Amino acid sequence: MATLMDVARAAGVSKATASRALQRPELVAESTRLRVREAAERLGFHPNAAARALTTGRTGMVGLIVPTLSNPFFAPLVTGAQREAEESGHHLLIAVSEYDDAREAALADRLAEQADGLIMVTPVGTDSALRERSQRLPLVLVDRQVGRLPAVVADTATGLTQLLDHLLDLGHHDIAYISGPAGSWADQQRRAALAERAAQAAARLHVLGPLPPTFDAGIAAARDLPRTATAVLAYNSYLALGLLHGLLAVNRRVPEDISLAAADDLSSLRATTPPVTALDVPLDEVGALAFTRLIDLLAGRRLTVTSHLPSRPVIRASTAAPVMSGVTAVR
Amino acid sequence: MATLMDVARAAGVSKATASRALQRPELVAESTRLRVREAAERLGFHPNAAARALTTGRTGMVGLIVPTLSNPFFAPLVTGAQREAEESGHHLLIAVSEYDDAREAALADRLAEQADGLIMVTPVGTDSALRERSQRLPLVLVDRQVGRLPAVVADTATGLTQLLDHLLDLGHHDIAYISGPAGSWADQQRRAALAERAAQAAARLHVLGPLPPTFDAGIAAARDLPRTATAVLAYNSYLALGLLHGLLAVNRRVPEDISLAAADDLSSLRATTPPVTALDVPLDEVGALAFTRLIDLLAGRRLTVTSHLPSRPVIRASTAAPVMSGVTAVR
DNA sequence: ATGAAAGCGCTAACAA
DNA sequence: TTGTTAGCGCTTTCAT
Repeated sequence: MATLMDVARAAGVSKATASRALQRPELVAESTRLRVREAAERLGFHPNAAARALTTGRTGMVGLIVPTLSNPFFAPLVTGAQREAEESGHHLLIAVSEYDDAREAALADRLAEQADGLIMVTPVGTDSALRERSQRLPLVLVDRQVGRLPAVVADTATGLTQLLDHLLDLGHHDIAYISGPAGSWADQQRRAALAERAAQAAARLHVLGPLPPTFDAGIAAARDLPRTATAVLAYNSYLALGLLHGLLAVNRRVPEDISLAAADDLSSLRATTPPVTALDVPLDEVGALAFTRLIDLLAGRRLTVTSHLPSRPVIRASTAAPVMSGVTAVR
Repeated sequence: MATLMDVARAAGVSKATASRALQRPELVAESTRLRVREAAERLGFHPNAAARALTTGRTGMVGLIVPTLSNPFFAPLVTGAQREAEESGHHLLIAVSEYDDAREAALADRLAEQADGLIMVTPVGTDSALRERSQRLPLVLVDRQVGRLPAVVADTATGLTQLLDHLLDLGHHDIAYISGPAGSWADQQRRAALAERAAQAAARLHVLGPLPPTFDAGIAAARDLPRTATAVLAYNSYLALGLLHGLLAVNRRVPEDISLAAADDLSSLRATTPPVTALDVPLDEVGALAFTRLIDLLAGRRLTVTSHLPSRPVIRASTAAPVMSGVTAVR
């Protein structure tokens, strides 16, 4: 590997000048700059990252902790962050916490040693741990708000109320919400927003759960649904897929007998029979924004505290007006 | 941040001894070792990764390049590799090539600067580029074989022939294979294995494609299926999901009119109506093994050239015996 | 078993 | 505008 010294020698300048020509070209005469660059090119010079990190105190790496990659929900988040990372010449260190608090803490500690900053998607776990970590290291939270810590959240709570509005417009007034993981920040937000909206509209809202956000839990939930409910909102796509299956198993047709909608929008939701009404969440933007916010933090800027990104209902065939049922039909 | 010097001072020894006590305990007297360790603990000492990388020439990081994260197919691969990485005290640098050759090359170059070695999942792209890269940097290939380069492959070709056998056993003898992306190594393997097996069994095999491995391509493929085929094998789950949908649209019922099976096994395949017969691929093991093989490489060991991991058919309701059709039924 | 000292490759004062 | 010099924190000879 060619070192800076080699380049300097080849260009007939000192190490310092070579370094400047490459990193801070404005500090160097045009002719030398060209000479140095040419030499660097010719020798295939790449600055040694470790050496640079040692002198500057910056590694050029950013850690990203996600709960899982198996839920394709997180893929666009990672991809979005990655895209920004590349553009700003950073590397992304990705770690998977598997929804495990202890693991997450350990990973964060390890990453903190290597990275300039951290992006954490941490739906569960305590606030205080995050507060403390934020003291020691630039930190951006995703889909979670803790005090005034910098955060980027996809506004699925508002999105869900829009989905609720859609159901209300169709004529539903007895609706179930299948809630997500116990202790989930996002779920609490969603539940609260839905409860408020339902109260305003004088509609009945059953809350089931908390439930693990899985296909199987959805199947089980289908059996526990109050018989009066004519529509159901699910915390996420997996629960919705399970519900779709489970409802079929207990002979309730979607949307004839019951309408179904979900909070995030996995691509498979459009491939089901019927396709499921859902909430499109701009996860790639969330990831990208979280990254740029972190860069801002690293640069000492500190703008908005929490950025909200809107989510958007996508109406499909799984939601329809309720059919007049039993008592009502007799009237 | 406490440095090694701080620890040495606190323990009343030299930097060298402190370093040894921490990294090569066997070279140090028990009593000093304890003293140093205690001091390190007390000061919360963490060795500076950059400094260590600078002296040792090792970064402790391994790069992993995958084509995408949006296909949940790759998630277990990443998770498996990650798990091994943690265990051996390495970090994983993940990069997404988005099936783009140029991008992949650029990412690999960048990672090569930071990482001790590279794991590449690179279904398309030229062999020579990989050969060359392998000269410069320890490299393990996943799901692809190039000459004698170290590789870990999930044996989906054999798995698919087992799926084919299953169809033959059911009585099918006119079968379509919907092939995957143009130039895909895995697809070539699968096609060849299927063709050979079909020939042995004197069965008819139609090959459609190459096709992008997407839901939409599956829908389209359903229309182009030869009418004589009583069963169809798909390159992956997305194509299978699309086929399932598309077949319904052209009024062919699964499995009554046509059987359907796919080469990988996304969880959503068990949630469809009917659930789809598929191939369970141990991706997490593939990822983990690729990582340990890379560690072996880094340690100068070089054992088997390519490791094959078996995949396993999972029979579900989408495959059944063909119904006697037209001519045959009349006999 | 321990210490002294060199050096990994780079950047950043400071001088010139 | 350019060069000299001093580290950054660690590991590793080479002595002792």
